[in-house]
Amino acid sequence: MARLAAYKQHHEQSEGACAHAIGQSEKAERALAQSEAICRAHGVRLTPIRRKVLETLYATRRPLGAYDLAEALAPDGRRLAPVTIYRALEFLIEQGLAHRLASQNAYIATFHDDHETTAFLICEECGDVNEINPDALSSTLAGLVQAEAFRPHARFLEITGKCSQC
Amino acid sequence: MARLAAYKQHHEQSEGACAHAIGQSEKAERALAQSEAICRAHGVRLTPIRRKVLETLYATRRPLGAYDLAEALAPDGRRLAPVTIYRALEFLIEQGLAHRLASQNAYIATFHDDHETTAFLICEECGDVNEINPDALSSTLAGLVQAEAFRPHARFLEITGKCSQC
DNA sequence: GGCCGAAATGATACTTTGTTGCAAAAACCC
DNA sequence: GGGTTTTTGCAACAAAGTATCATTTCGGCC
Repeated sequence: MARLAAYKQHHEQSEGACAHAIGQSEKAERALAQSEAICRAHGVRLTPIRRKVLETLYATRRPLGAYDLAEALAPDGRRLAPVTIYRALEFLIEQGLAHRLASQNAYIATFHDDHETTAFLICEECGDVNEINPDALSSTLAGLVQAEAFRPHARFLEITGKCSQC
Repeated sequence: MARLAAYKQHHEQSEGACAHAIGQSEKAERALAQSEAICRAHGVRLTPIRRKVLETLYATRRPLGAYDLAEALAPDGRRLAPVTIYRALEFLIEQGLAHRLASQNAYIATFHDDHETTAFLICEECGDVNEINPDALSSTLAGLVQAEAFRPHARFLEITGKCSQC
């Protein structure tokens, strides 16, 4: 897909001199440590494969397709089978550590600010994704969902548009 | 996919005695007439294929995959090529007559209440989709989007959960 | 009516994304 | 250490979506 190619291109361009990458890597490390804690608390195992997938997602800070992940995890030798990636992703999503961006057919690690509702602002130009947890959105959703007698399960909203940079 | 099989099964079950189908068909016809008006206004053509796809979506009142549509449009003879369906869907989406439910890899006709923000409440059990246009959501989104300096393009929210029936 | 360019459809092959089923290996429990 | 559960490997497959080019249809124009 052109989308993924664009992601990579952008990623390579910004690799050397990405201003906000500084400070983001610490953030990713904190989130990773927190992820481990969550797994311990849930009594589940963050195995090497799962951890590596999660690390890659945090390091990229950008939605990655399952096949992109497979490639990223095998820079040298042979790559993991798709099903292995999908199983790792399934696990991460179950534990709330990652999320599938359906509109992009891609996956992204979540920063677990423990709010009820999370929205992803997806820039259509640069592909950047911003995770926000506005309380206003939580209450609005809660209200309208009550009005419709609907019990929401996944409270993730994907909003595509143009980010402040573009 | 199991999802599509489930859709069909549910559809067949409720075909005979679907309570809310009465009244819904008129609604669909109104929406169809309105769609024609929109196309005329836009100076674009609602060709037979496009119209049939739209009709099927309205009649089903449920997200349909592109391949489901291909099958539905060829009960007798040979079915349309995938690309034909996708082109029709692309057209309908461009004109705002249909929407792609990314989380379902499926497509659904929209009832054009001309609000800014549309949310789809997707029941994970029965597959029913309810389209709502709450003003509260519009303003909430507008606010937070302003706070993030983000210009949203597509204002469609997909919320999965459990509907009042299930 | 007949012609021409643009829009729409057909046909074919292909890519990307995700799944199924079963076997091997590793981790956990006692 | 033995048995069970969980995780990973492997191979084939299914589903969703796209690219390319040829053919037909539509709309305007003379």
